Amino acid sequence: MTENAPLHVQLYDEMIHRIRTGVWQPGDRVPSEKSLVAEFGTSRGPVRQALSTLRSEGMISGGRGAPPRVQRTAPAQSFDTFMSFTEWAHELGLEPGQRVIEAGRRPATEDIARELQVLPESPVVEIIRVRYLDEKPAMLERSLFPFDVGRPLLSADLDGGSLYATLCSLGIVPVRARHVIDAIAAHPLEVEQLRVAPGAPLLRVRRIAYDEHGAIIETADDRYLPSMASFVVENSSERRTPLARQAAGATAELFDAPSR
Amino acid sequence: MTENAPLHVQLYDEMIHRIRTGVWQPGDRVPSEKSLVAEFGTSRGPVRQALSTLRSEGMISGGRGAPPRVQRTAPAQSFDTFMSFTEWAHELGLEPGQRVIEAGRRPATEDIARELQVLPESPVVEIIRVRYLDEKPAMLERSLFPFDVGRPLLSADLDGGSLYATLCSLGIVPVRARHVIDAIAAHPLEVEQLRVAPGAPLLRVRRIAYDEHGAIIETADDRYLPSMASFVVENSSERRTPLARQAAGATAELFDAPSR
DNA sequence: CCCGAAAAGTAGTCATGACAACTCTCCGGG
DNA sequence: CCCGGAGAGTTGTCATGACTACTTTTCGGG
Repeated sequence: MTENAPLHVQLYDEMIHRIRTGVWQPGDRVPSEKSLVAEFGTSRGPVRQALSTLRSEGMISGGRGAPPRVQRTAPAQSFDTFMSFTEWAHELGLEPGQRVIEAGRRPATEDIARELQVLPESPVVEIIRVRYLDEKPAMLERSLFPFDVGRPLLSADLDGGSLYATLCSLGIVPVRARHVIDAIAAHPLEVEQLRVAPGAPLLRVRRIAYDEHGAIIETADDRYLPSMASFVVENSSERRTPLARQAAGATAELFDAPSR
Repeated sequence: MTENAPLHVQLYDEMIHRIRTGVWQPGDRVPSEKSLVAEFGTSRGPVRQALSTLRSEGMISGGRGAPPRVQRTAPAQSFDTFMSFTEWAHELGLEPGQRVIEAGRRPATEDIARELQVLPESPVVEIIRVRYLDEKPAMLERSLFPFDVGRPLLSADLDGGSLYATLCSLGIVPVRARHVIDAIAAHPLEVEQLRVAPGAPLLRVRRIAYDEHGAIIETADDRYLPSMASFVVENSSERRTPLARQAAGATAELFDAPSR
């Protein structure tokens, strides 16, 4: 599997395997770098790099001279799992479902054009879906794609699988995303589709996804039933998580001029 | 300032300064490692370490052989800024305000005991405050501390400054925290204090803060007016952000047995 | 003029060696 | 029995050197 992967990745895999299987218990001290070096037969570099990766995920902690300890922490989800509702559901052992409310192309309004970084009036693809977990409605998703990106989606099997997977198989791969999280009252569409009372609180996640070149692939507005999903972030003074609390009004700014 | 800080930190500071002042423009290619090494007169190690830190914050991107580019990204907030409402407000240039609703000690219920990892019936300190930004209510904060941690807070100047700053000055320093974000309807207390309609959507952030030893310092339940604040997270496939979407019901699990 | 192959340049990876800063353990004095 | 200090152990930091994988540029042939 990781046969010809870089050494430090192999070491990382081995270490995280030991943590998950309990060979290294939470609270335990991790073996010293010296002993790890001896065990794996590498130099100190890759070992430190692997440990550094673990630390950046909050799996271990420790400082100068202090023996690092395994932390009990929420496992950081892979990018794929976080981006794809379908993959997330599968990881939970639940059956993802969906119903397409709307799927079509239309000219971009000024707001949409600014968000997607396209010219006003240029065509965009809009897809609105209700997402289910084991038959129960969980989220209302409204996605917007530039026309080039979204066109193949319209002819794809919308009811079948994951839009995310479809895009990836077409060579359109998101590698970066920004999520703005807040709360909002349920509007008529959500009332109907999510079966909640008018004005009920929903967890809103607005997302912008970029490809490897920094071009915008998608903007989305996901509205979750708080009874079905929530979000977890870990934070520490050692490592700076790309996480910020922002004042209202600053939101618009975030949708401005990203790179290239 | 950073006179005797480690080299790679000095380099990081210099680089981020160049990004902020626009010397390195978003979309620009960052100077090559070789030229940076030549300019700063160090070896490649510290330069790479500084670049690696920038990358982990999403400030730059790039791969093998590819020239790294500066990304337009939400600046990652420091741990302090994210944890302290007071500091956050100051950074925004707004005047933080507060009003204490309740402050006292009481015996831990079973739920609270489990969250704080203390024995049931053992005393805990509870502080409930309304927080203001420029006189406008922004958030209702309910904090729970183990008695040892919270006792000095009761005699401190509650109306004056930041609890967070007070704790730090006492040598009780949070270094790690976990935040669970969801939405909730406004209850009577929020209706009264935040001046919203009953049932209005609020953004709820439940937080557990740990000290350097992994002991729990605080659990908190913050309820923001979505019109006043939101949260931003960045995400990429290269670096794994400690971020996860979780199903309801899994929440309780997160408040379980952390390390030591 | 266009396209493809070679060359140059860049970042990723790894090894080795060394010193500094800090923590933990252990032991002896009070 | 408690406390403090010395020493051992561990991690953080930095330098140097080398090779690999990939991208960008250049240049020559068609």
